[in-house]
Amino acid sequence: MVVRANERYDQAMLDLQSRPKCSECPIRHRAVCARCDDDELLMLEQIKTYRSFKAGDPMLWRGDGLTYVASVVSGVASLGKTMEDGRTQMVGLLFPSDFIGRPGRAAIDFDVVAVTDVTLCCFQRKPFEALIETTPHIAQRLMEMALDELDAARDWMLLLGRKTAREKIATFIEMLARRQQLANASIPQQELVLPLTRYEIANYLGLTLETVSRQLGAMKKEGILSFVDRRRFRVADVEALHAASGDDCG
Amino acid sequence: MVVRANERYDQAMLDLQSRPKCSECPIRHRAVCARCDDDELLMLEQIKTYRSFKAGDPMLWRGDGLTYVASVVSGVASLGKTMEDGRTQMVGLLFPSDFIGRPGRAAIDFDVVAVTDVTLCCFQRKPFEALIETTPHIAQRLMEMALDELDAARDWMLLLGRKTAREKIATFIEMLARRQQLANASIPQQELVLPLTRYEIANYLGLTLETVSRQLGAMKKEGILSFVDRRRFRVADVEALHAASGDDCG
DNA sequence: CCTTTGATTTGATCTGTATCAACGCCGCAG
DNA sequence: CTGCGGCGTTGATACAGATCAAATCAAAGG
Repeated sequence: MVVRANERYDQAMLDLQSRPKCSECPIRHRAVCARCDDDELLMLEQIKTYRSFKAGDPMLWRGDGLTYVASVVSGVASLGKTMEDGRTQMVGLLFPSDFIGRPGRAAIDFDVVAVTDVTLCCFQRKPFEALIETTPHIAQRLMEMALDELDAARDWMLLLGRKTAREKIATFIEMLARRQQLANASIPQQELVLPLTRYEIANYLGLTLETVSRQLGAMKKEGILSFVDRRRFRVADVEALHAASGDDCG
Repeated sequence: MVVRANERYDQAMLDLQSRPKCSECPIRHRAVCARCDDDELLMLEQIKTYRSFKAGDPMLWRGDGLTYVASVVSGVASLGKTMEDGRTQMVGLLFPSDFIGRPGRAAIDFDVVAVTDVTLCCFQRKPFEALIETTPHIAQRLMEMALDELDAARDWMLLLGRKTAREKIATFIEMLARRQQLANASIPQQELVLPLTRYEIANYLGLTLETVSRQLGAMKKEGILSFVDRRRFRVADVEALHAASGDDCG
């Protein structure tokens, strides 16, 4: 699953020490701890543990008791729902800094799966909930993140309910670019990576993998995207991509 | 818009007094104030005002500055998104006790429209936000409601992305029954009301009004639903309805 | 009672995407 | 090098639901 040797090495290091300093954490200023001051960070450091998963590993199953909540430190995870007959729909993608779990609830109503290799910063649920009570900075940030996710979910409802296959793909690529530029320093015209297989993209967009393949092919032929290989590509025509997304403004 | 004379009368009374007692409020135990004790309720009472809208009235437009946040006391409101070319998708339905607005944000990213006649219990945004800081009961309840909405949004993503027209309709009816039985005392086999037109239902389910009409017609013919008139109906076969929804378990 | 108007139903087509079916590419194990 | 298995592409066909077009119904006003 597209992981280079040095990344594997970093991974191993993280696992070994298992509890790196919060102050040096790459998601320090975007995660649930974003608003914490140094004292509060120390409290969090007491109850955190790093945990890592390989690409494809299931992380949590629907209905599981949640013993911990967590922030994604690196990698990408998916939230998915499955119907009895096997149809599935991805209902969210988690990038670094995103949060897993719900204070006050012991279970979740979807499956969480590692899409790439993933490292989590886990907090035991009970102590974390106690910390929320006494630390408004965490509670506030959590609320803010929940509301952001709600906005994102609603944008996705518009996509799923009304957009054409082409618009879905274009919107997806734009979202991906936004998230990946957030993670790295924002280099324009940067090379982007599809962390998902065609099947997973289809699953996220409410399409089939064949349709995804055809639409990506079409955009390549039109010169909107240029592929280095099947996973790595560049947005050659930002304007055209945006026009194809069906979204207004900018 | 299907409102009987006595309801209009109640409405007028509410408008006149404009600030009824919280302790007698029909949504007292389900709304954002659910966990408040008597003292906290008094604080809320200070900053609240009732406000009513007629069916079809726009309540808030996308990007509007929010001067207030509110609970729905009676009636049904919709959250909708619109694309440049006019395609629209409903991204939420608000029933009594549901909350409008986001503490910490001055704007919302969708339109809110009264579907039936609606009465809101409005709080000025600034004082309400101040109250949140000092009243954990409100902040906690708000968080809980946001997370519930997030769960509902994700269920709807599965519906929009993967369910057939028939499954969508069945799921919608089940949801409606659940919400309406919550509001009134739970009388089984109760007569239910479609608060939405065929067009609005279609808009909510990512379908067209013709498809909605055909599917409702089919379920009537199959004896799953029996209609009194175009808006009022009864679920004649709860089992069959559930089987048609595509959802698992009991 | 008649007219108007908007909501709903019903019917006839059209089309975007799913579905079914092969085939190609590429990394990996033997 | 070779065969194998997982992805990805490409083509042919089918179909659910959209679209276009009337016809029907029902409440509201004159």
